[in-house]
Amino acid sequence: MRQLSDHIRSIIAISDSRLQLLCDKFDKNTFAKKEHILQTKNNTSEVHFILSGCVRTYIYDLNGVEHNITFSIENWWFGDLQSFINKTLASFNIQALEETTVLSISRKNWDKLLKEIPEFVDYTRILFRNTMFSHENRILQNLSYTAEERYRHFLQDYPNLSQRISQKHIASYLGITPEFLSMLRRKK
Amino acid sequence: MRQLSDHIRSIIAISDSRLQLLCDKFDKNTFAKKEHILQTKNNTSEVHFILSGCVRTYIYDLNGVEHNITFSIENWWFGDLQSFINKTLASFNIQALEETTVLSISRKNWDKLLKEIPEFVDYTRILFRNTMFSHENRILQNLSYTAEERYRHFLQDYPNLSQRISQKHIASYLGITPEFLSMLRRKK
DNA sequence: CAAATTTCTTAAACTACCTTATTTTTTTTG
DNA sequence: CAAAAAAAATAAGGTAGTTTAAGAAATTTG
Repeated sequence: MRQLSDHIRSIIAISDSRLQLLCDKFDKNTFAKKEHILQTKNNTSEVHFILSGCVRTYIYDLNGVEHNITFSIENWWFGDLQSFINKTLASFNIQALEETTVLSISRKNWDKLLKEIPEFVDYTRILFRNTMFSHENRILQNLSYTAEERYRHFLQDYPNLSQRISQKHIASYLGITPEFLSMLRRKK
Repeated sequence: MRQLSDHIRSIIAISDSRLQLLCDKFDKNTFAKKEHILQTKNNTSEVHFILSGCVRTYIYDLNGVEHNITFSIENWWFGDLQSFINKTLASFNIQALEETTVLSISRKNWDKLLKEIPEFVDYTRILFRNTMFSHENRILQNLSYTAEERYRHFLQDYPNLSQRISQKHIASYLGITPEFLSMLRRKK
């Protein structure tokens, strides 16, 4: 639980005892490489905090083509928040790209924490806000950069990610074909 | 203030007296067509709720090209939230596309409301969450749809907006040139 | 309401990125 | 560690979207 505690305290102040109460609501789970953690049209009963490993969140478009929306690694949260919060069926798929160990929290416990621990309300509010801002920036980048520029930014912004994730998946995240990414890489 | 009250009550429950307290913190302002409400590198001291009119939020990319990020109309909030919340300099420009009347709230009053009125905390939390979800969906659409599909979706999702806003601005929002949008429109 | 300005349209040449197909390299699995 | 499977590279031909430029239509302004 140390990793989660540290992450929470990097964002808000909270006493040891309340932090303990908070952490007690999480369960440790491990997913094998390639295992699906969530698939569309299922209920999203949990969200997860990664202790180790890496997952991708993706959708299928109308032509059945996969598109990676985000990658998540150590000390990041992931889950279909939209469906978790609104109690709707999942619209995302989530798959482990490596063996991945997480701390999971159920919606029941999530709601309990929101009621019982005001610091958790602050914590999640700030998390969501930051997510909103990073989404905003991604929209910006998609509007104003070419594929090549987006790739260079990706390398700069996530140098460790680009080592761990296959080009196929990076291409999908950038919105281009693996073949075109391969060509960009050769150029330089 | 009726419009703002209605909007707040469509999202959370709040007593008449506290709603009154809340609304008292806003000031009415009017901006002329083409007037800039915010420009990059200024301080974002306020965010706004639109009573009437329409604004666009945009950036310049590295080549000096404008890109529209969002349009906002009646009963929507707008502002550079990122800079408002984090007290950093604005990274967005905001311009009125029509004569626009708004209710504005200063950061000082915003912070006061967060402290004094718990319902306001809930209200803004839900607003931010919804913004996050709609950003998520926009990223999705940019990844999986062609320009033509994005245009059709725009027409469907915002039928009244497409009447009020010039094609030039719509093209910029969709991430294409006005010439190409014009060509798409001719096709059907 | 005429002149000036901005927006929209059209069209041809061009480029970024896609498709398809084949080969090579890397990773996974029994 | 060999066989099978998946990922990456290469290349040719195709298409979605851009650029440039010029004229037509609409809007703004004096």
